[in-house]
Amino acid sequence: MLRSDYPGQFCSIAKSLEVIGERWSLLIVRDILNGHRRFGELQQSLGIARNVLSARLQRLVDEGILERRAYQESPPRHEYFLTEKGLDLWPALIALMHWGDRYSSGPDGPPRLIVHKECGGEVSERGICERCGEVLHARDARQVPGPGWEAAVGAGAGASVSGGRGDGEIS
Amino acid sequence: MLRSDYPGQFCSIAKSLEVIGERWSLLIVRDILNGHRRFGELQQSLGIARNVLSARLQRLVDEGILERRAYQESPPRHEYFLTEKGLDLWPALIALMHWGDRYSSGPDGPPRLIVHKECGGEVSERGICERCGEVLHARDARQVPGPGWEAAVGAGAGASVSGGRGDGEIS
DNA sequence: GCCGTCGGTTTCGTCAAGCAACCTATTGCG
DNA sequence: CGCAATAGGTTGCTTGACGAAACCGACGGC
Repeated sequence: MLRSDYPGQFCSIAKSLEVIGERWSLLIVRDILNGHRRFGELQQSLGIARNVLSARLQRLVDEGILERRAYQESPPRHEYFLTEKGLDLWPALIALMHWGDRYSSGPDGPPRLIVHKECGGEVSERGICERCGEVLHARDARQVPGPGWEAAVGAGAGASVSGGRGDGEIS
Repeated sequence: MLRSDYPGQFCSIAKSLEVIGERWSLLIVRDILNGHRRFGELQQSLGIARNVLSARLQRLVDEGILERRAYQESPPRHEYFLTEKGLDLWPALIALMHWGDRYSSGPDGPPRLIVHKECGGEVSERGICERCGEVLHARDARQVPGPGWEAAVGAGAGASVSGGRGDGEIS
């Protein structure tokens, strides 16, 4: 996006979009949710230009959506974690994912599923476990390959389904 | 946004964002959900450039999110309505709105509330009526001014809270 | 005839997105 | 030591979407 504000708008949707409506922002949040934490991992997974990734990470840190933690000094190296504010984007991501599943996924079904960590039930569009009925949050769920995954892997698309480390562990 | 695709992404979130991640797209959907149906209404409510609005409407129609219906001939005049696909974006919009409410609204509270048409209960972040517990869809809810509304109206921001006609009637 | 309205399309300048190349500091290897 | 690789950026350049404003074509009212 160019300017990131929607002047004259008095609406929380517009406010949200000022922050996370920029191209790539939500995908970065998604990737960090999936366990990617380092610059290089994100860059490779997303296929985003490095300067743009740098700018987006900076913006997301400034907005309090990400936290930047050093994991070593000299040379300084950092990892990016979601704050509570960032984790709270999870319901919106789930809703968008299900919408994409419904209208854009092929005949094989959705490429990825979200399941409740505790009971293994699928998570609905509303972020509710379809097995146990619990209203879930980001930390309660993880991602697994869906029925449409293998078909697309054959076509050579995408990155690994779960993060670089222990699949989708948060924070 | 520049290019509207995220090459190499194999993820329904990315797919969704290719369609509705463009600047203004979700706000147009929101406005139509609120009862704005005509070009001029949308343009005035959003403060968007006319050429951009024209292009976005065209795109949303092409994607099957909006439907363009003539309401008179000579001169041809149209109204834009949400299709089922468009209405299904409602949970995502609700989630984004609540996120914005939580983190961007002032001390007075959210500017707008979503209520269940049938029982008048407030609608939660997950699109569930907090009074009767029903899982709602776009047609089951409408928008009303929230506690933060008057404070901001005093500051002279924004357009009317409900659409030009019978507040937020869908389709 | 003239003005205003509605729903656009065209033109044009600006500024951000995208790409590639470069930079800094450190580690590993011979 | 010299050379390469890795991680995490920064800098410059090109392109193209966005925004503002002008234009347009068909009406309606006066």
